[in-house]
Amino acid sequence: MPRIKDHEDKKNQILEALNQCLQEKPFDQTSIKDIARAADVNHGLLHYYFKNKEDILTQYIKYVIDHYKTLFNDWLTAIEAQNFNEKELIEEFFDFMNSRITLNKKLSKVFIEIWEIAAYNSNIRSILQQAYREWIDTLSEMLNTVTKDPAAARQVSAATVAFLEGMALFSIILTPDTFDFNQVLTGFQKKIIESL
Amino acid sequence: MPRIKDHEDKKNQILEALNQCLQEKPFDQTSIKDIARAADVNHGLLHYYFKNKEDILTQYIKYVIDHYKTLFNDWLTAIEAQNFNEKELIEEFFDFMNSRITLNKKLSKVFIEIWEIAAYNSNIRSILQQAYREWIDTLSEMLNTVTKDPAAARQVSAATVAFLEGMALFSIILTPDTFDFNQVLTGFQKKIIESL
Amino acid sequence: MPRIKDHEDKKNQILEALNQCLQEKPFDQTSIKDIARAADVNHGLLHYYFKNKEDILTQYIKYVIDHYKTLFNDWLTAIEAQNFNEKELIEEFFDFMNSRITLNKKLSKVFIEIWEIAAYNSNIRSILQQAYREWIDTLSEMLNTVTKDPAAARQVSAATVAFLEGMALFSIILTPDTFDFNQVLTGFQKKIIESL
Amino acid sequence: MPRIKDHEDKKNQILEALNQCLQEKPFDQTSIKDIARAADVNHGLLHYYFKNKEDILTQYIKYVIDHYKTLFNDWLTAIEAQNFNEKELIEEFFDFMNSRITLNKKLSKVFIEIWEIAAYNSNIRSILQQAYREWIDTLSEMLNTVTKDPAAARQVSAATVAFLEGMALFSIILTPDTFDFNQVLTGFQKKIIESL
DNA sequence: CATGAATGAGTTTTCATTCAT
DNA sequence: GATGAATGAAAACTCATTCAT
Repeated sequence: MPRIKDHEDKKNQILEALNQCLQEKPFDQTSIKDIARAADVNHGLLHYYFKNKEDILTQYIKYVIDHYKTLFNDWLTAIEAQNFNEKELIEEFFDFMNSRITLNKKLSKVFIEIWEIAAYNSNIRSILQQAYREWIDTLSEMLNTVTKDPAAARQVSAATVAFLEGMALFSIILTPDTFDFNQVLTGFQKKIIESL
Repeated sequence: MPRIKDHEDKKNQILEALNQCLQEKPFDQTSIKDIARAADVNHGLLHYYFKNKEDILTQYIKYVIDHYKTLFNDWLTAIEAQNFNEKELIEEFFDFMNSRITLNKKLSKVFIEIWEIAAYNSNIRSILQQAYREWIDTLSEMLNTVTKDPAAARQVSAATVAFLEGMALFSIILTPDTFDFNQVLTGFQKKIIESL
Repeated sequence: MPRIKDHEDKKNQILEALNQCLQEKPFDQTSIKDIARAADVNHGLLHYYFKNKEDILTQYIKYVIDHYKTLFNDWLTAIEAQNFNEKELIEEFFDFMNSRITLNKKLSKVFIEIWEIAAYNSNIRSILQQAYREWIDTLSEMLNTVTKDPAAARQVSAATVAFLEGMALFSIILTPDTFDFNQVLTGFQKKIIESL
Repeated sequence: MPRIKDHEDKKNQILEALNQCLQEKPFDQTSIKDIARAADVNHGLLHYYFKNKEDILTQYIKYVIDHYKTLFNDWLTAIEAQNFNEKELIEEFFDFMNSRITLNKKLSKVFIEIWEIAAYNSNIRSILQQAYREWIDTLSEMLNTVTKDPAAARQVSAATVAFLEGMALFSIILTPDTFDFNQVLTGFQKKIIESL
């Protein structure tokens, strides 16, 4: 058992190293030696733990998505313990999203990279699709608690997630003086809640 | 005189070739020979017309943005000739955006690539920033004609553009069965107009 | 006739341009476009006036050697008009050599380049050999006027010319603080004259 | 431990290969593949052992100079064991120089190349300057043992080294029929010794 | 498991040369 | 004569991958 754990630890160490690298350079400009250096392991080892460079990428993307799914589920468990009503829950959800996901600049940068990879690579795209579907579904269910129209809830969910991703993009591409990211996020979310 | 025109024509021919290539592969995986092949010119010529590979990219991005700015201005001129009231104008604007920009899949794919490049390259980022600023400003001015609060109009503009970019992303990443892109676009835009 | 003169003028203009370029970069790192730019002519023209890049080099080296041969002959004509005795003549010769040839830094730099080219290119080597032979012969004849041993005179000539070339090299490679080039030149030449 | 030695051995193998190549072509015309072929290693390896082509050159020049410094020191140790008087020592020194350095044609050819590189490259020039300074200093000290005037000794040293370098040049550029290199060397050196 | 030397395909770039206008 | 577009060979360099130790 510890063997497998060590093995997984080392792999995660390498995936974390890639995560670090992606703050500096896009994946295509990141060499295996770059990743090995960041992980402080010999570059030859990367070929022991991963089939090839693309395999590192695929596992990395799964790792990132899993990580944030876990983060979300942990938050959900914690939040459900508290006695929020439906509306408050949605507000809490947006708060969590804004602070931990959308305005998390390191994460947003990585996601812009993942979008691009997914746009050209159907395997990655499938993984990402699944994540977005789950995300939209989750939000949809929450909105359903405060509205009567499931179809409308789903559409608003999709639109809201699109909006959040657009904001994540802007947080990386635009300078803070263009507009106040936080204000636009919360202001618009308030309108969305009201419109339901 | 024709010399200069020929020169520009050839450059545009090469930039169009890159545009084509970017439907298949990201820029980093597109070789200069790939572009030359698509443009049906000798690869050495690319170094005659452009300083280096990055120069092709920079000029390409300027070219794409310029192209769509021209497209927009042409539409604006045409639309102003017709006697729309303010509200109708905004609706027409959204129609144009949806059909020509956001749901133009070739364009969206290219823009996902440009986002990624901009995330890592500050020169490209500056160019893109300027384009987004102008876009948000333009929409802001239109919204100002139907509302009394310029600050609110600007925030809604920013949010709307973020939403459109998120939808462009989804049109590439998600499969059409996830939700109806067009319906979500128009439905949400209707809400935005109502909320003003 | 003027045609031919124009033609020669243009060629010389190009050769002078190469001379300029060689102050910056060795010949192998100087492109035809570099030379064309320095000569302020279109690069295609260089292929009209010269067979190829090596032809420019060959003609350039002939041109440089001819130029300094002319310079020397002009000096000789001028000096012979004055009534110097044999010993004074030799001193005058050394003065001329030191100031116009050996310590002419632009020339020395070019000559280091020519040596290197000659070391690998037998055509150029032949041209250079001939020049050195003539130079040694000329000095030999002068020394013969003050000594009785022609064989010894020839050997001292050869050694002297070798010494001058070594000093030309040092004037480019060494910094002035290493030793006083001029003092070493004149001091050693005095010894040579005395030793005859 | 053997690892480091192997590594150095391989590097030296490559530097020796360059040494061989420089007998045929100047450095600028020698490709990395040429060097790899001569070293009988894969060309990619050269980029493993050296940062780039210039790095090979720099290390090569240091290697050559070091090699001949070692050669000289070994000779010095050997010669000091024998009981020569000061004058004999200087004669032995000239003998060593003539046979092992100045009239070593492979070495002289390489040095003409190094001169040229140094003329245009200040890094290389610094390395070469240092070597010439040491050489002149060494000779100067030897001459000081048989003369009373240190300043004069230093000037004669500088002149002598210049003369030797000029003779090295001539041994490559001129044909043996021009004059007897060995005779001129020894004859002139005899005069130098007498003149002290 | 770990290391680092070795391989070779592929990439960008430079440039002499040609040639139509 | 002059121009500048076009060609293609060759260069330096990168890097994923393999593999012996």
